Amino acid sequence: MVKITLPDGSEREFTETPTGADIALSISEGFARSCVAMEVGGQLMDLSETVADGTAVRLITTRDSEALEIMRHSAAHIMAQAIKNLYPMAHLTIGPVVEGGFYYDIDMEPIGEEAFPAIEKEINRLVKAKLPFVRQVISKEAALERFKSEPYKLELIEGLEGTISLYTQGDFVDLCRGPHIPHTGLAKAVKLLRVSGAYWRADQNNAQLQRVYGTAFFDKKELKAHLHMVEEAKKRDHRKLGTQLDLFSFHDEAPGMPFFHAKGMAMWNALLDYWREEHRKDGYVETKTPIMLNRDLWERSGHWENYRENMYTSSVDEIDYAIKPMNCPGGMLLFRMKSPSYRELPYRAGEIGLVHRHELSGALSGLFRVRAFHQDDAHIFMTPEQIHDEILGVLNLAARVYQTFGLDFHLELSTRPKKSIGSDEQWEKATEGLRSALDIYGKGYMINEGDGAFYGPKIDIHIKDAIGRTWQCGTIQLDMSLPERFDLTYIGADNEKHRPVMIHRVAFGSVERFFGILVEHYAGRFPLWLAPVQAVLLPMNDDLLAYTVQVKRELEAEGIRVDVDGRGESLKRKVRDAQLQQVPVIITIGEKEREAGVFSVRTLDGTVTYGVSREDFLSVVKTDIHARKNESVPVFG
RNA sequence: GCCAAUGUAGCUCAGUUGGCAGAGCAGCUCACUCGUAAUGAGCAGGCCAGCGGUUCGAAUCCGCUCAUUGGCUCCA
Repeated sequence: MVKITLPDGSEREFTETPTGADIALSISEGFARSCVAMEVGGQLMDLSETVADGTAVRLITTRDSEALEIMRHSAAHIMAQAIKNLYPMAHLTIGPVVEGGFYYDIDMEPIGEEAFPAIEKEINRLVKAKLPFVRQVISKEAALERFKSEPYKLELIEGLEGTISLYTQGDFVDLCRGPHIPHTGLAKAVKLLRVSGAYWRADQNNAQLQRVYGTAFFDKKELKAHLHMVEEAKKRDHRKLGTQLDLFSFHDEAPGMPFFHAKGMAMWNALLDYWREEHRKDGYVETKTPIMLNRDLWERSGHWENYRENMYTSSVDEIDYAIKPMNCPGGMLLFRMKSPSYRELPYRAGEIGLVHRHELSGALSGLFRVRAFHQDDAHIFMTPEQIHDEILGVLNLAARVYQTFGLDFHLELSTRPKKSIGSDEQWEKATEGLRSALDIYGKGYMINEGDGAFYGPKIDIHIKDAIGRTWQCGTIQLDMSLPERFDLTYIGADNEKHRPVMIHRVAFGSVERFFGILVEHYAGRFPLWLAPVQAVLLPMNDDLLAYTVQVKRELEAEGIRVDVDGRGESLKRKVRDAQLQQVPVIITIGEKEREAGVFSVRTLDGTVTYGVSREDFLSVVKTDIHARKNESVPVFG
């Protein structure tokens, strides 16, 4: 009898050594159909491999996160087979999985996208044929013989040690580590995306190859949804909307450093007003530290040694300075002045700090990757006993903030990396503090073993936007290094000095980046409280202009952001322009409205409510704004 | 930083083989004063990213630089 353990702890018995496929079949036929591979001892393997007695096996189905990558790799092979069939002179090089799909670099005549339909047709034929992927392990010598007509494969084989694994589907063989899906039929929805040039081994002295990009899903619906998402993302691109809505811009004079326009700043301030309100509620104070500090400080914090290539430095009066890439060292100086009583802890100090980091030029991208940005930072100093409650407090605060924007989120815990400082006991205690807070919080979390900072474990918060993309924004990092380096202390109940525990945390992360995420999340149609212009007033004719300007002042006195469109254009035209600018409330002022002292209000869904009284209008608008309702269409009348 | 592509009016984009710099929208002026997604006419707007080269002549060809985009790399 051969015994196999499954992840839920259950055991299965077999009369002979089973393959992964046998194990899957022993559960159910339907389950077996959705299996793509298995994990044994942390290693991904083909279902066709046999599993020894007493082994723990995790079967990977199309629902598991690893499945998509495995299948896409198989899809790359299928595409290569299709291209080989259509272009027999093509020589294959490498075909890895990348985010959102895969590519294969092929030495062949240059092709354009017009060649895609034929290739896709051939791919679909191969998929329908449900060709099994057959793994074979041979010696290096045999491999060299086998691939003698494929020069790039020979070069790859030369660089490999030991035995070589091959995968065959139909009459097509490719060198590959694996694993692969059981048969081509599982790659149901394959689509080629684009083709570009690439050099063999990224060296322009080498041959120019065709890099054909594609993506693949387990079913056509998912592929369609993905293509729709990509299309939708393009429309929402914050760089485009930032220009269209006059929110921000970039200039050659300061690459990677955004300029915020008046409208962008209106949103920025609304965002930070909200941030301050939430932090005050949770007992934070706000501080501000200089952006330029001298070399002594950065040497003490360790940044001079470890982070210098990312720092902007300067020398003034023969003293070296650096512009801060992080707010923490300045914050340390403030806390060090105090050495407070344990009764004053936890001490929560927030700082919207402007930091500069010299990111590589090729990494810059709109507001998402910049060189100057604000962190919605806070440093919390506490006794070790307070870790649990403080982490929980931060999680609750962050959840509240994301909820306001209708953003769902998930949590990830990163533990001690190989290269780290501090004792085993410190790490144990710190990690346990985070873990227990996460357990109580109860949302569930992933663990990234060894992915923590060298100075402490951390919790990352990933949000999910309106079209399903995820972004890492919030982070809670425990720091066991800086309190030591800055010799921070507090006075305990025993009247002795003790070392406080410290965390860095952010909710937005980079305010600039979060701003960009919000632009894309809302596609420029912001909720009323956030909208740069909350209401626009449209006078019917020039005689009403003076009255309209007076109304604007009155509404502004109520704290509403209002514009007047006093151009000599038709009403149709002004309505259209206001809609395109996504102004949530469009108020038309004609003779009737002036006489009755009322508004005709149009919202972005196209509905018009006539004769809204001033009181009703203010009540609806102010209620929405103060509640920070996550809704861009207020309801009148 | 590396590889590739791109850079023309405020915005979106044409510009042929090297031969006078173009359109739509926005802007300004005039007329119209309009009831919920584009009123009409006219005018103005440019060191064709920058620097250098080839040429009788360069937006166009070549080189360098800068910026942007995509990919890679990086993320103490």
